[in-house]
Amino acid sequence: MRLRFAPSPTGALHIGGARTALYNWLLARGQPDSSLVLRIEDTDRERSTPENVGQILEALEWLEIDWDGDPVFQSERADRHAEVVEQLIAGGHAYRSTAGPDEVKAFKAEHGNRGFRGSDEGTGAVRLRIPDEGATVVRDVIRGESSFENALLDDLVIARADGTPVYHLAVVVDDLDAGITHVVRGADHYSNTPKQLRILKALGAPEPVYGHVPLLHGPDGKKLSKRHGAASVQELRDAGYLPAAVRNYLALLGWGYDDTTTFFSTEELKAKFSLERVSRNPAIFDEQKLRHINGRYLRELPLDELTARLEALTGRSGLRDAAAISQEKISTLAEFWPLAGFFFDGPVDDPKAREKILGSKRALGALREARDALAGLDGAWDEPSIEAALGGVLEAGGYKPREVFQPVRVALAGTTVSPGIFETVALMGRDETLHRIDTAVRRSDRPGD
RNA sequence: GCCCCCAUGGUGUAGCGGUUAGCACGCGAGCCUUUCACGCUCGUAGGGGGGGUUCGAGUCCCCCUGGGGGUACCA
Repeated sequence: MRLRFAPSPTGALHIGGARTALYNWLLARGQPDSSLVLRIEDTDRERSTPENVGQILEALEWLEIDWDGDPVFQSERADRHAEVVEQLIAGGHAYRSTAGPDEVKAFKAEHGNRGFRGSDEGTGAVRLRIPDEGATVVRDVIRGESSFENALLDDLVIARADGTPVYHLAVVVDDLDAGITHVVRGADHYSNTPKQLRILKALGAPEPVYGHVPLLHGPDGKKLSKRHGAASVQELRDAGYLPAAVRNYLALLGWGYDDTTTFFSTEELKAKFSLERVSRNPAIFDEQKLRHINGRYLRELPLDELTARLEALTGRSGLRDAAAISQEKISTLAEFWPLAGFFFDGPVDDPKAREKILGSKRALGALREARDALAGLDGAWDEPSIEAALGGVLEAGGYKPREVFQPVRVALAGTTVSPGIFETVALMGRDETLHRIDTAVRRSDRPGD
């Protein structure tokens, strides 16, 4: 099978578009003799800047979705499109007409509910002749069959008066020339399929197998857009999601393999994904579930890779050790810095945490005792020793664990949330730990400082 | 307006005429735990409405309702 996907270059790769790209990719990569073509729908002059095209390609690469050969730009195929239009006119399948929206409206007013039929004026836009009898039936792997009465279809404009081809003509010709056998695309194209089928018939060409993937909606049930938060894969990337997790989640959005499996390796996805099992109803993008899946992937990531990704995202280096003790506490890469940034940038300024945790004499006392116990640790500055030292404070002072650990945490991190306390102390090192505790004690002794 | 599609808990889904309607996210409770998480246990919540067909319907048919898409010399 030969597949294609065709994002429009608006700069941001919409999640819905990413999902259809993924489905095409899984289908193509899951079969030995398949190939995948990337076509860029770049005839919209305003949106298809080189920057936008570049961003779309980057987004696909980030998702690790690859294609075969170079991207095909629709705009580069103008000559071929024009040639086909001429061929259709010569064959009597199309004609030139100056009729515009007003004429079409007038025609419908006069003839009742039926498709527009024009007459050959030898000039103007090119319209495809649609028969009055019969129906055009769309066969779709996902949604089954449905038929559209020809009499209801308008004579379709396939090229503008200036000779430029219209989308429907362009896709059909491009797919035909590329030998595309399976067209998997968004369901927003479903009602347009009969038009494209008419062009195919006029050309005497075989129809591809269609699969229209349901659209994605935001939490309010409306079309997914920027106001729903992350709506593009670029935003997902910046929010710290992992490509493999995004792929896993997207595959599951509108598709299910069985009654229990949630996590699929990419290999499993390639082997198990099938169009027949794609759902017919529109799905709502749920970022919480993506987070959950992402957390699982994050925790299973090799430390080196986690570190590399964190360093790429934050632009910092030397994150490996902090990454190691944070890995099981974060569910997106973006959560790392709020959790562990204090190692590098000093304690966070959180007056509330300071007041709540260090605001009492007892807490300060515990903190001092912890400091002394840690200071007395000569040589052995590792987790077991630290745990033993702090445990001693607990016992000697009759403290509950949190009465000691939380003050230490706030002194080091500035907040009540951090990686494990022993790991944190161990990683911070003796000098820095004692220094931060001293600073915190001094500061809390003189409130308002 | 017209055409087409869709309809299982809040969300994503499984089911394919006979099930205590399964799984996952979320949410709630508990356990674990040095905070937060993770993990574990239990729980919460579901086939839009009305007609058929059938011994039996979430599953098949029809109508309604709701939602979505299309209806451009946009893509």
